[in-house]
Amino acid sequence: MENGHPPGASTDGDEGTSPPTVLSGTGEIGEPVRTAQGATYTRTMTPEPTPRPRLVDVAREAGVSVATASRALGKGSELIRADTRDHVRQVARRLGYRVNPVARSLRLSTTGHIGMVVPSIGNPFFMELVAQVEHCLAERGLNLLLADARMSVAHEDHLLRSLESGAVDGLVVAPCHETYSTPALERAAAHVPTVQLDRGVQLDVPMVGVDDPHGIRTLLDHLAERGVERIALLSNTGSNVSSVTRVRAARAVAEELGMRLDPDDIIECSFSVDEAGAAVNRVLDRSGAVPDAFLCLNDLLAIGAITALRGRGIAVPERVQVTGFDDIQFAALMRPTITTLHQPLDAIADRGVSILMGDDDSTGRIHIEGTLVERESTRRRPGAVGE
Amino acid sequence: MENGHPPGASTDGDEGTSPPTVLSGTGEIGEPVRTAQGATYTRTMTPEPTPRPRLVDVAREAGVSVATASRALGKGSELIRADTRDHVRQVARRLGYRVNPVARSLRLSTTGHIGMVVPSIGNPFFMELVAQVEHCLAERGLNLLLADARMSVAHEDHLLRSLESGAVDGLVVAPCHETYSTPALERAAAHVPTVQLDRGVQLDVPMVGVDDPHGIRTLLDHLAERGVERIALLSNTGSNVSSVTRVRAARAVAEELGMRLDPDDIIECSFSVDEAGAAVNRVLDRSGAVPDAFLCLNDLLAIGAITALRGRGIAVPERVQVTGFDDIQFAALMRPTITTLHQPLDAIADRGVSILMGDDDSTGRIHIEGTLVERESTRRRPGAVGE
DNA sequence: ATGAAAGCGCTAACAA
DNA sequence: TTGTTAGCGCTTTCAT
Repeated sequence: MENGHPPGASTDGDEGTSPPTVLSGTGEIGEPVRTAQGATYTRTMTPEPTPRPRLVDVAREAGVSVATASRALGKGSELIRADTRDHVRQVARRLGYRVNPVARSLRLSTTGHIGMVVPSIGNPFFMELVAQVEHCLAERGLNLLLADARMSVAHEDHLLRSLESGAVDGLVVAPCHETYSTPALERAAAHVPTVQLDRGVQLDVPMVGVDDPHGIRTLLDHLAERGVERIALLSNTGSNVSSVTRVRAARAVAEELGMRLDPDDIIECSFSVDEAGAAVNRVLDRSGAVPDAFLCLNDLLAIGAITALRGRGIAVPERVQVTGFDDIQFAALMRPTITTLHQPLDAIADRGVSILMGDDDSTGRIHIEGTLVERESTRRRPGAVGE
Repeated sequence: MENGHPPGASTDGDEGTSPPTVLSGTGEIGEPVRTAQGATYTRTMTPEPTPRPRLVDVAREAGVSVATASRALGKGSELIRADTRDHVRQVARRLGYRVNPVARSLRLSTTGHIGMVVPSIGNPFFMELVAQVEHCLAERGLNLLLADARMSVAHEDHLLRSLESGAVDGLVVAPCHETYSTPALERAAAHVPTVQLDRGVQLDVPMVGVDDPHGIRTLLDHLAERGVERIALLSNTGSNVSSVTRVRAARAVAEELGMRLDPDDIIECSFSVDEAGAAVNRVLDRSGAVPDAFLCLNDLLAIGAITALRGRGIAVPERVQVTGFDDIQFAALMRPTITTLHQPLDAIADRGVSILMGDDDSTGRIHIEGTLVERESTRRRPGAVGE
């Protein structure tokens, strides 16, 4: 990938000594000529035939020292005369000067980049989380360095390793795995400020996520109001803390509400919609009695469940009700639209970033309550046939 | 695993000569002690109580020069004795040395970061495009710096300006607007290698996208086979080249196939699903005669159309057929599933990145053919009630 | 208020 | 094969 062109071939490479060299040195004989940066990509685009002006160029052109130039352009402009500052800025603009962020980073040991690692970018939920984080960062003038762990703890480890060594000022991570992600996360957090989002491993690294028990309770209350007496639970494999917490909460709350939830009716399947469908079919094939509702631990699962149910001619919500969790975009687009627990991703992202940047010195695990979004998958339609 | 522990406590850090200052200088009196970097974020996490070892520390510890150390750890390991190299690497590992990417970037004037700017991260289509690009970059060991233009040309300009000045080695852009995005893109491309993805402004900047006319033709052929004689076209506002191209192609092909496409039946609406529904209703309210099919220029529009149609009791596909474009994840999850033109985003991303990195010296506009994905929204079901 | 100079940590050209 | 050294471009003491 490096380059691919003979050295001195291009227009700007006039080597050596005397005359031109627009923005180079003082003009002294033998002074080395700067090469345009970005030369690496010459084949593609040949950008910047003229080397970019550096601070020293601005300084010389403005007749001041680099120190003064720096002060004029930076923000520490308290100890500089106003007219000097304006003059320098003028010159800088005329020359098209732009500070080199890498040099700046090296000097300041701060990059302005925040790394984010998610289990799977392809998952709509994480996509939405990424979008929220990007917004929070943008508001603070920070950049998002996004990486996809592709559901692999090994790859996640690799990514964290590469990010933790100075490329970013902070790290936002939704760990792949409840336990296996721990070592990598611990190492990363030892190198750079880190916050966990959505889910967290058991580690002394701050984590911000939805309040799972509250969410489950909210959903089950809703279902209870709808007359549900027996439920099945659709969970996902790839054990992450959230699932476990939600399952536990569901068990407890169901019992409390006097709802039946048989151990056999708690089923795990992978994130995929198809698998969810298969899992539903298994439940239905097994027990002659169909549960009144499927409590799905995320919206994708709910979509799979609904599809499978309808595929077998079981009406949703008339015969069986279904709830999701997360409130991804598509939950409102499916037919029937899906009743689900809305995760306040904006608040979660904002809180996480605040902690990361030290604006919020909360510590430990923070759980933000979601809100019920009541939609068709649990609403009896006016003239429904239903039970 | 690495550190996170008080200085001299661990097993490996036993310094050479005298007592303290684990990784500092040679031990000379008065030599300044390095401060841990990342001090800025102390409030949050206090990472790295021990300053990270630098190359010079490894060199000293290994008893070689920094040059040798650099050669041992870098890839230019041809001119170094194998055992020297191994020794240095050993020492580096023991010290927990990691190269400082920022210093490296400054020296090499290469960051290993590629910037990507999309009109809206929230849009599922762009999310999927981002995912593909991330994969391509990861394969090449590059990082993705992702930014959301939020449908604003001004913000896009701002983002590009910040990225183009040295933060990235290359830029992948899906421009917000067919014409208004031009100046910013031109400026950016003058600074750093740039490629346009999915859509492109009229500029001499490479662009890779789907073959729109081919896609439209494919869809209309399919519809024609299904007996469609009259269509309506649902386009999106926010004029980008793709839409215009697709509309033009639709007109031409419809005529060629003898399909009726009234000017009044070409409607624009914003990306939102709801608006698409409203637009459909407008068409239906106006003309007594309902078109045989709605050709939607993207899947989100198709979702809106289907929802609106069903809301009015018009059966899809029995009474009216609907096609989408893009094949976003959800096109396969809706009921009915949506017949659409699959965009080969993997190929598009790969080609774009290849061009960016100079592995592919194609230039100008590249159009990759999509493929028809036939699903329920145009498929007559076995025992359908019929037209 | 301004300037001179010391690095931030690394790589590569040049010497040895 | 290895070491010495000159920067990459910037910010920031420390003098003036």
